[in-house]
Amino acid sequence: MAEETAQPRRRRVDAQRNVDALLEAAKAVFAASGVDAPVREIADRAGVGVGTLYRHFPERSDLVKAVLEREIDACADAGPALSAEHAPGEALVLWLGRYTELLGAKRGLANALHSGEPTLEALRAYFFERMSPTLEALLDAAAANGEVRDDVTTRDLLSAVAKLCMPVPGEGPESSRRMVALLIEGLRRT
Amino acid sequence: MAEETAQPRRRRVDAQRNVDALLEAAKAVFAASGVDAPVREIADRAGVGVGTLYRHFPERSDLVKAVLEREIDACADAGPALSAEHAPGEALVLWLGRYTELLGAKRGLANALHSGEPTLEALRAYFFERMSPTLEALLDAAAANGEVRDDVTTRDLLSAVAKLCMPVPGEGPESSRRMVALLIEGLRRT
DNA sequence: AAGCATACGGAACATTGTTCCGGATCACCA
DNA sequence: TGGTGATCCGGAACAATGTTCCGTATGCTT
Repeated sequence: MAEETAQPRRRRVDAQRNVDALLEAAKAVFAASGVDAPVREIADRAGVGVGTLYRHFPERSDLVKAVLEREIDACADAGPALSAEHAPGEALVLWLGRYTELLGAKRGLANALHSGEPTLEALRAYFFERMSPTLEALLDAAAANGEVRDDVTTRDLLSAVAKLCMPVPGEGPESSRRMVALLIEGLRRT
Repeated sequence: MAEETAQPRRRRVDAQRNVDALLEAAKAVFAASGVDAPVREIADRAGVGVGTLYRHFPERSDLVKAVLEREIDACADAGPALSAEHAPGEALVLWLGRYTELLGAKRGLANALHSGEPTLEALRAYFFERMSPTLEALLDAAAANGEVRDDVTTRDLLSAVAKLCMPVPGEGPESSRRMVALLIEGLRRT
């Protein structure tokens, strides 16, 4: 039981090598040119043909998703730890800071969430599916503790902060941070 | 001095007719399909060829700009009136409501402001250039009156509300309104 | 009515996402 | 080890869309 004992053959090593190269290339290209970068550019950088890219990632969005999934998971999973080590209100604010940071650092993420393209719907769904339980717990705890209003929904808050973190030419991440801080002020119990 | 007395001849009447048809078609198409709608669709609806469209609007963004300019102006110009008839803090909140409404109603506007496309840079610039003085006056007055914090910049606030109004599949304008309301709570003097 | 600048239409080009398939490559079995 | 078939690869080709170009048509002025 050392390896997976599924019935189909093992994935060919060259295929795995290509998948890795593609992920690395995509990560670099997305960071440099945003998630709207041409598929061909990624394929070229990885040294494979576009056919190969599409074999492993049937849609562009699958590639975007694969690149960002790990970071999304890490952020979502950071909630419980913060919750265990801080007071409810503080944990909430700290996590929102972490969340803001994620969206600010991954230039593509905020854009991908708001791009109207239907092909990125899957990423959007994954993102909210993953983040919702985390924020829900933090928000409920803080509200129960009387530190924040109890009439704000998890979804609204996740969405609001994500929107405030959208990169716009001429604005830096500091701007996002200030706006998120303002929103958090509004969240505090009146 | 009844007409413009510029030196070049008057614009041909058929040309003017086409410009009008294009603007009307674009308005309808943008409302129905968003600002990303294909240029050809607009040309077809207006009953002209794409060449004609490009003759009058050298870039897609020029068409977008032309369609939205009037509404932007109306919103920006609404500030002074509100300021004259209400207390500073109230005028500010009322105008932000108007601003939110504009962004919510014109489905394309919020998207256009945040689309990374460089060709829409001109629209973005016009938008902020037009809105800034209005909000600046309202914000200064309210801050001077002690009703809101004085450490929030005009640009941050304009930008924040515009972002919160970005349409996302699965969310309606009510969501935007709730998030803007939360932000305004944060704006109030603590 | 003639002459000409202006304007028109749509074919054609460039870019980009996606599909397809003939041929190369690898994993398993004997 | 060598054969064989499934897996995988590359890139040409297709579709959608922004933009350019130019031969032709049309309205304005004289």
